[in-house]
Amino acid sequence: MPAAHDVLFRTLADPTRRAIFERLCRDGEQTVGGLTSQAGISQPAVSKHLGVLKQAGLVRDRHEGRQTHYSAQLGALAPLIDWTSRMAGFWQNRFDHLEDLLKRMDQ
Amino acid sequence: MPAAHDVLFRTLADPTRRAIFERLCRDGEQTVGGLTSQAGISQPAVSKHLGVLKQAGLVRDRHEGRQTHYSAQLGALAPLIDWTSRMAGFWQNRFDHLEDLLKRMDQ
DNA sequence: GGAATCCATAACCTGTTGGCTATGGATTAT
DNA sequence: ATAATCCATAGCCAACAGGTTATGGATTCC
Repeated sequence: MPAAHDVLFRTLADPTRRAIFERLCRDGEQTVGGLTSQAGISQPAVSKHLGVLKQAGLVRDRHEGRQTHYSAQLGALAPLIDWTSRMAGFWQNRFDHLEDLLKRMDQ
Repeated sequence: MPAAHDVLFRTLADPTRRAIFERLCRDGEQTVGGLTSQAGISQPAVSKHLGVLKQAGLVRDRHEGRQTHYSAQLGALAPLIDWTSRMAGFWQNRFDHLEDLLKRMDQ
């Protein structure tokens, strides 16, 4: 299984799909029809994107009669934040080691 | 021109490319040959990935004789952090509005 | 000078992906 | 009951992306 941040990066790489997720974050729960009306693509395309987003854990769906309501799951972004922090951490580590080296050279 | 975070997401979506960037973050400056030896793909493929990373501003190159040294530019991740914060902000906003609504209903 | 090394670019191939239309199941409206 | 609406799935296609080999320019080594 791929790492969690891998799935997130791949899922959010597509602009259309990211736009759908952004809309759910901004405006809250939406039906498929509501999302389709502003997405500029066909309803099946929107459904497919929603499927990918759901698979990544970025959205949740709730069935109500014949419509399906989707909402953003913001917590799913955590692995992305972790990854970024980890990269920054590596940076910091290398900086610390450099400082140590300089300090030892200074003696 | 696409937004900065768009380029970052697309660039970091590929696992191989992200692995190269991670290595540069972890181990600091590396030559193309050094990166190739651990990447599991051909040298031209590595060069192409480095080109994409450079275009995205994620790496910097420094020529020295016949070798090219690449290093991570961690600051380039800022738009990604901003985007994440913005999503969290939307979430918070909607929560605040809900609180307002409940407060008004309470009167 | 000639050979070898390092890297970038070009040309090509293949798998993946994001879009479409068509269709059908489930629900609601008439 | 029939028609209409909402959505998901299937099947198809064109574009793109990531890999390869081939090649050549620049530099260093002998």
